[in-house]
Amino acid sequence: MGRRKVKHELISNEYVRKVTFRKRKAGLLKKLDELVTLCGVIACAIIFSSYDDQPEIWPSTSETLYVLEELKRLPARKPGKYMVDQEVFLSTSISKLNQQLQKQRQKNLRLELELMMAGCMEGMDLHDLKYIRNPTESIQFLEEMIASVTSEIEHADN
Amino acid sequence: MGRRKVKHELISNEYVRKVTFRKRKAGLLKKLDELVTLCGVIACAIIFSSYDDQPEIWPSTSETLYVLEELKRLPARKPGKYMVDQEVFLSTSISKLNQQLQKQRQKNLRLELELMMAGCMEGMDLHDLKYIRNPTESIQFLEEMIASVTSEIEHADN
DNA sequence: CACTCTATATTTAGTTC
DNA sequence: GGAACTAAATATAGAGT
Repeated sequence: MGRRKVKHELISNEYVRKVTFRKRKAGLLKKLDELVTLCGVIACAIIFSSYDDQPEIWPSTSETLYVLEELKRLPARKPGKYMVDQEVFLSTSISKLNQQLQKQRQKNLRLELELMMAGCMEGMDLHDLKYIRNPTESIQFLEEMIASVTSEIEHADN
Repeated sequence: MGRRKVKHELISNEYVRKVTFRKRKAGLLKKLDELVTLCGVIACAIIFSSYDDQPEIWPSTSETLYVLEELKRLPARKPGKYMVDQEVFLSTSISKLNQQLQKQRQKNLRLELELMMAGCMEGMDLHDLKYIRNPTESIQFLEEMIASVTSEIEHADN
């Protein structure tokens, strides 16, 4: 038999669901690769499932870092609005802020870890904790940040 | 004429590229939606392009939060390995950790914001900062976290 | 441009090995 | 349980409006 229509709902049969997941995940990542190549955009996807023992992260870390380096290389800096002296000062302040941020991230990381461990001890499923809890919060965080920055910028412009 | 094959390379014609981007982005997000629904997994995608004035983040914040709530509702808790007393204690400890984590995140957010503002003052392009700097770092951060957790878990098992 | 409209390329559900 | 097969469903390139 050929292909049948499929309802937009959770596939009840566990094996079928697993097979479908593998097929469609591959298809999706291929499409993402095409989008990025054909249109020259930057994109990533993260898929957390109990079928893979690692979350699927696309593109790979190394590719992601490479892209980041490429972007840094063309910084599109505007002719500075401030004096050189002030620029130098701000550079220093930026580097200090960066260091602080790194420390904060470390703290954050440790806390997330602790929290996860505590959850495990309570009898929660480690697999689920590891692969399900983080992604949504991460996106949420990203969105919060973008919203924050946007509103700050709007405020600063007026 | 019907559909033609397309080379796996950047589309040279700018207009064609833009149209292709819009079509394929929509297709990709639909596929992602299907994958998530049919297979009951958690996934997200972020697409940064010069065609959209906002990065495309899927799913939306509200949907993401909804999904998170759904997951909390079916915690798939295993028959506890520990006594009830201990469980209660751990619950409290978890809630405290959660509170700490929230505070850390706030601090982190403020720092990221400050850093970005400083970058802007130095004459860097705001648009680039806002839409390009964060995603990769966010992914990197996520990967670091996963790596950390994984190694901690491996260590704990032995 | 931004839509809609097909003809064809591509994906994939169900089946078979 | 996974890999290959195949027919149907779907996505979409290019044309038309």
